[in-house]
Amino acid sequence: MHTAHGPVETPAFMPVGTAGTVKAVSQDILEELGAQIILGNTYHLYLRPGHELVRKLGGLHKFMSWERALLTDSGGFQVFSLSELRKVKEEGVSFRSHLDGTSHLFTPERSMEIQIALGADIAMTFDECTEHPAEMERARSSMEMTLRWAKRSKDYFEAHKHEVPWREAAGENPGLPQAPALFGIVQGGMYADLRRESAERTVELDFPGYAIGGLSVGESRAKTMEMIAAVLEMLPKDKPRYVMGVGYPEEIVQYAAMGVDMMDCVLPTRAARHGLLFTSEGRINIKNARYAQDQGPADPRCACRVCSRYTRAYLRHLFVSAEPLAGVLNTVHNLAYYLDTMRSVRHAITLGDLSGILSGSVSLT
RNA sequence: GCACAGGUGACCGAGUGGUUAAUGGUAGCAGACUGUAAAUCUGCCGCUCUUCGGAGCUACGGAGGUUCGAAUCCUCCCCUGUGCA
Repeated sequence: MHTAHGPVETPAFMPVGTAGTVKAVSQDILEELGAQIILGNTYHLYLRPGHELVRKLGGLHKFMSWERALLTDSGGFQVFSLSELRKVKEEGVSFRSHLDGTSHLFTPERSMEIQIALGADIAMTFDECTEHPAEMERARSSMEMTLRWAKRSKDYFEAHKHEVPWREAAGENPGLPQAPALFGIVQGGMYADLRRESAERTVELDFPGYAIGGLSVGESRAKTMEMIAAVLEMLPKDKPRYVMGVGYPEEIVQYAAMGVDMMDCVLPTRAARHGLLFTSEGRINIKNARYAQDQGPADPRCACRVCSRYTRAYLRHLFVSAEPLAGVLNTVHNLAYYLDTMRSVRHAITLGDLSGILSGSVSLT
């Protein structure tokens, strides 16, 4: 995938950097880990520091000193996660800020305006992430509204996408995209029929990439898989297919094998700050007493800067002592694990054989 | 030696006659986390059993006592802090 800010090899795992930072890691380390694209969030950056300020300072890339690709989520997920603070109407969603309680109206147009001001390489349509469980009728009407919002998102985006702050810089590289891309989002709750209809009608709107949203919201893994499978075949194979908000390492490998090109998830970063490390030997909770004297690395098969330097005993000590470095080191390792995993998957794909990785017989790192 | 103030579960610290293994914290042990309101949240946390509903012990410095009933009231003793000799 080519963006104005460099290539993104797929299938890709995208670390989540909600508020203009992948929590606990600096940009230079993200580069070292091989992250080629990270997320930013419309809702959060709009509230603080404000998209106009970011635009004024040259856009999010420049503001946060990140020269690689950026994808911004539209705020659609916050419609779901901040459900107590919002009211959904046809026009859009009125939010009460979780920071200071002030009221704000988010519409598809507003979301596009913000994402363009931030300077995303890939923007997302403003959708409604349907809650789970949801009755069929509820899921249908939610899905229908997401479709109407997708159309409105696209209309506004097409008219304004060249206002992106990095436009001039892009002009110097005519081989690269001169404007950001807008991806559509498939919804439909846990109903395969609705999902398929959503996919079909979203594709009719013609986006350069498609996401599958509203998953991993409490349903079983089998159901998640079923929904992805139901939709994937209907999305054009020559365009990126993005499953939003997943998942555990085993899950992202499986989805990639199914044909998913992009995934993002807060799990590696959040879990890291909570002491959960993903390793080739499974998950370990570094705060457990049994690691108090463990002189081995977090993951013996990992070559990241954390595993090659620090012991589990030390990582445990940092975590138990609530030292800020604990969150940093744990996050670096978890991201290394995720990104290495995806690198292995890409390698396996070029070899034409994913069986080893899927069966677990081949090291993910 | 005298005068005050105190001694509560690993620690800090509520409780001043009865809804009681005893409020809260901390520490400890474990669990959860999936387009980030998350360095957050949840459970356990005296001992021994348990058919997981519960049962039995032991507990508020020590020893007695009052009372149907005491961490809570009384007596003596021990210890700690502060002040004065």
